[in-house]
Amino acid sequence: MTTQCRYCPLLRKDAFVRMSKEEIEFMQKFKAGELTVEPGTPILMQGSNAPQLFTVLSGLGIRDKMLENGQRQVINFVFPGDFIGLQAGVLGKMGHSIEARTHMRLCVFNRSEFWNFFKNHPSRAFDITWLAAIEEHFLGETLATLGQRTAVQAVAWALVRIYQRGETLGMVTNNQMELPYTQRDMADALGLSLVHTNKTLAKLKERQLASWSDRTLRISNLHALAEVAVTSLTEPPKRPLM
Amino acid sequence: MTTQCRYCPLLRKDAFVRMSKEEIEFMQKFKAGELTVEPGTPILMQGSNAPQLFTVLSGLGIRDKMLENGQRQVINFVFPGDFIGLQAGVLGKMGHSIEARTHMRLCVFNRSEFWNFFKNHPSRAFDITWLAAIEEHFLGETLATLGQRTAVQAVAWALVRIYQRGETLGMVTNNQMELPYTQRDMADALGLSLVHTNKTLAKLKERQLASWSDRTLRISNLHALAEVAVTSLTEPPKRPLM
DNA sequence: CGTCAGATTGACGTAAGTCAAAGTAGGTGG
DNA sequence: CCACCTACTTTGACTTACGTCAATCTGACG
Repeated sequence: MTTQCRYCPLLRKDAFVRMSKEEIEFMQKFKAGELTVEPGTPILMQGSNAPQLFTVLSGLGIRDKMLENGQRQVINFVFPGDFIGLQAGVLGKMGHSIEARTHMRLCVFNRSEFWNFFKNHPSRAFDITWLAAIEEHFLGETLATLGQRTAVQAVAWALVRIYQRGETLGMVTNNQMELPYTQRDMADALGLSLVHTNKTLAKLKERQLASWSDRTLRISNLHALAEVAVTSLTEPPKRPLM
Repeated sequence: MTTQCRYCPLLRKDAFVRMSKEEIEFMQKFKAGELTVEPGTPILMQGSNAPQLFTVLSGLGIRDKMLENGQRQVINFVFPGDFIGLQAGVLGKMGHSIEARTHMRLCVFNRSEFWNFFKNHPSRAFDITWLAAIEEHFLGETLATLGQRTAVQAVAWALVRIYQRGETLGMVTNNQMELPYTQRDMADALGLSLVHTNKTLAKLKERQLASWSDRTLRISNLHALAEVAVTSLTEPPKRPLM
């Protein structure tokens, strides 16, 4: 029923650090099962103390946070290979929610066994910290985007990062990839209004930099787009896979 | 010369989880020394691969990031007990810089021994992850601030968080604490212009919510300020101390 | 065919940015 | 001890990027 870790489709993706046979077997011991969810399903809820941690096997989701006045901030977009639930796993409480945007398959780990990672396999523990550091790094960049980039720069930046992420996961064919989010999601991610986000996307399309419609993102000149985004195009570093 | 860990002044602060004797002794083994710096000194540089990690023993600093066009984003303010350099320690590269704003004393750990944390003391490894998760949580809140809060709300939010942090560290006396940052720092932290930040602070003072001048922050009605900030006043959870 | 979620467009409003000048205070050298 | 920096804060006048409102359009779906 459940895929054996050694056959995990993610193992072969560029995005990830290779895993040793021994590591794969170790992970297998912790795999409690698989979870399959449909678009729109909440996976983890802000404020909850989830008993489980997940690695996204396939599909896309979104991580967001509600303010007390109902405003919504999208923290980031969740892609295959993302390890989710760490906050609840460590702090006992999620600071945000995670919801599926497409059909998703998740690898399930029990939090009760989380401690064993640290106890029995220090290098895997290190990898968890590694993931946390990557996340922190990315959030820092996002902060700089919301704080310092103009709308055009911000949208360009987001598209570049998403596209790069897609590339390392083999989701890009012919300069295009599926991107099943709404403009509202993007607006809430960048702290822009829906209308302005729409107009900004139109501008990028007009300038022949990127087009995003019908759930598909098309980027012909990544370099030029990155220029607009005030970013340099460095290859995203490989990340550990849990 | 160098303080023994068991006499570390931070051990007794409310902010932190109590450490066992055994843990303290373990940390002592890794303490490579102390670093003392004057205001304005850069401690870690964006893009660098620092050979050391630090725990802030005393003093305040700032964590910021430069865009390629020279814009500056302040990621957060660094307080005693903060563990800095994790990004370089794990990713081999800092995504931001850290600079002293007052005289600071730092506890120094060598990165070469970092791995031993994980290997020899899993619960300390877990604590590092814990810290990373707290950081991630906080950055998520900051994102929501930049993306969703108005200027008044954002400034109020920042002051509340700073004040709370100060409280757990015993830096608050008589509803006031020293806050040696500039309005430019605050502006860059919140993605606002210097002028607008200034005017926003004036508004909060006028409304009798908070005043910040002569390097000192005075808050008479924290509750009301939190109201304005659209946050609830929950006690910040205790954090591990490295 | 009606409904609904999402995308698009135009007119208009405003929070926040920019510019520019002046005020304040600590620090330094003559 | 004064004159002069320099860094920071404060204020007012003006500009603009982005938000809000409201209508229309599109396509999927039952």
